[in-house]
Formats: sequence, C-alpha cells, structure tokens
Amino acid sequence: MLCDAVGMQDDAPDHTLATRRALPIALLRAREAMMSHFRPMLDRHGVNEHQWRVIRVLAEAGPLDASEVAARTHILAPSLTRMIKAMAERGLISRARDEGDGRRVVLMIAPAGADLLRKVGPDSTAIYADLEARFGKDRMDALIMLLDDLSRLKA
Amino acid sequence: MLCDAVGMQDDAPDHTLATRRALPIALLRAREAMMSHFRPMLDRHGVNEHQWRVIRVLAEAGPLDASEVAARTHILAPSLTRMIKAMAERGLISRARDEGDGRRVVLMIAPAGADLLRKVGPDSTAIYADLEARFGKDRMDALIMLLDDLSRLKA
DNA sequence: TCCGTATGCTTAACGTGTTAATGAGATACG
DNA sequence: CGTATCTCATTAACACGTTAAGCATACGGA
Repeated sequence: MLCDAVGMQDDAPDHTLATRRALPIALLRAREAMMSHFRPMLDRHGVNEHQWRVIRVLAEAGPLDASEVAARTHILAPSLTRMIKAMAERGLISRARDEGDGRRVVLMIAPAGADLLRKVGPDSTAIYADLEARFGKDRMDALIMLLDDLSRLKA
Repeated sequence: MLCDAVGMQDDAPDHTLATRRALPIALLRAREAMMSHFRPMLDRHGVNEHQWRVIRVLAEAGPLDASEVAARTHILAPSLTRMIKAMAERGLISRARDEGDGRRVVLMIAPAGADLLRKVGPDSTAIYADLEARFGKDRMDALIMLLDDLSRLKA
C-alpha cells in the first residue's frame, strides 16, 4: 500500500519500519503524561510549568544570574528573557545588574513569588509523592538513572 | 540564605527541597539529548523533527486522516493544521477531503516526501542504531517500558 | 424532515523552542 | 592604552504547544 501510494520500488530498501525511533516518542509521551498531572494545579495558581521551574530554582539556590537559571531550568536564554519581563511585571521575581560584571543580570524571588512558593510547593509535593507511590519509588529511581545516563550520551 | 532572600519564617515548612520533581526535568533533558543527535541530520535534509514524524507515520500506515496523524505523532491538531499547509506547499504531503465524511482531511505522502523518506530513512536508522548500541539494547528496552508505564498513570 | 448535539478541522491568541544577529560589557594581547 | 575577541543578554523571526472559539459536516431523536 505504501509502495503504491508513494511510488517506491518494491526492491528498494524500506527504512520506514526499521526507523522506529520509539524512544523519542516515548519520551515525549511520558513527559506529556507527567505534566498533565501538574498542569491543572499550576493553572489554578496562575503559573505555567516554566515559570514554576524558574521560581523553584531561585528558591533552592538563592539569587542567580540568568545564565545559571537557564542552565538549571533547561530554558533557553531567549525564552528566559521573555519570561523574566513577564514575571517581573507580575512581581514574581526581581532583576538587578550584577555589580562587578555589567553583562550579567541577577534574578531573585520577589514577594509575590514567595507567596506562590508557599501556595504551590505543598501541592506540587503532594502530586509528586502520589505519582511516586503509584509508580513505585524503586522504578522511579531506576527510570531517572536511565534517563540521566541517556542524557550523557554525547554525539 | 533562601529564607533571608524571600522572607520565609524559619519554622515554616520548606517545600523547596522535597519538591525536587527531578523526573520532569530528567525527561526534558533526555529528550533534548536524544534530539541533539538527530537534529543536525534532519537540518541537512531541510526538515524539522515534527515534519519528519508526520512523514514517517504516513509512510508506515499509508493515507490517514488528520486526527489519526495527530494522535500517532503526538502533535496537537492546531499545530498539525499549520504544518500541513507548509508541508503541502513543499510537496512533501498531499491532502484530500474524505469521501463519505466531509469533515475529515486525508493526508498522504507526496513525491517530495517519498524522496525525503529515501534520503532521511537510512541516516535516521543509523543514528538510532548507534545510540542503541552505545546505550545497550536491554537498557533501551527497559527504559522504553518504564516510560510507557509512566505514560499510563492517569490522573 | 428538522433541529440540537457531537465531531473534525481550522483559526486566533499567547507563550515557549530554536536559530541567528545585535548590542553592551569584559578580557586578552599587542 | 587600544583594539580584537569573547561572553552575556537581548531582539528578531519563524515554528510548535496550548487553550479557546468558530465553522462545516455528521449524527440522532422528535
């Protein structure tokens, strides 16, 4: 059927079956499934997943420059620049030029961000604990280890 | 330091450490790492990851309506609509109204898409095989199984 | 048959991913 | 010094994610 549809020769090698690439799709689906558990709660608090990651990182590490935040949250610099503007306007974070290196922008949690942290933190913890309990802590740990190893496979 | 920065009480529960949520980040990083292996090759062929997924699905299953393609590629319908327009203009796919159900749009591979399939398929297969060899087929299978199980954890 | 509902796709609006280019500040070297 | 280069952040441009709304078609009950 495929060969008729696209006019391939029957003797030509058919890479479409071997090229399963199941892993990228599985990663995509797993991530979507994970976030579907958190998104409704984050929506209720008026933040999206990315903003919440930024706030969490700043809460755990204290004031950081934008590059560090980008690296730890896995958000690209251009995206972070846009988010900083919106989040600063909402009073979630504040920004200041680094003394000593005028290129750097230092970010820290602002009052509204601290409020959000107190409200979202417990909910987030509860959801994660529930997922871990249902999936199994040992399997969760094994999965995270495999994922980390996979991430280290550099081209 | 954190407490000073955001004005939290010392006796208040600190959810920031328990709220590690390492798994969503690990999934994100693993996916980025995976795609970093494929992206340069896809770029050379003039397609992005999403377009390639659409072509692969159509190659494997033959003509499909847009909903089916969206489900199998994990691309949302609005995104797919945009992609269809661009891909049809490039001659990668063609679209036609479904006989019998005027709502449905049937997609199939067009000549340029078949060419692309023949060019990209082998490269994609080679990259995947290399990754599987370096990571280990058994661990790859275990990872995919864990990811699928995780995806099935419905809220 | 008619009308209300459901379905499939499209459009719109806003946000992030991604790449490339730009601007401002730091650093190294002559 | 002063210039070339590097780094960090920003901007721009285009693509997809996400949600909600709109539109055409199909379906089902009165």
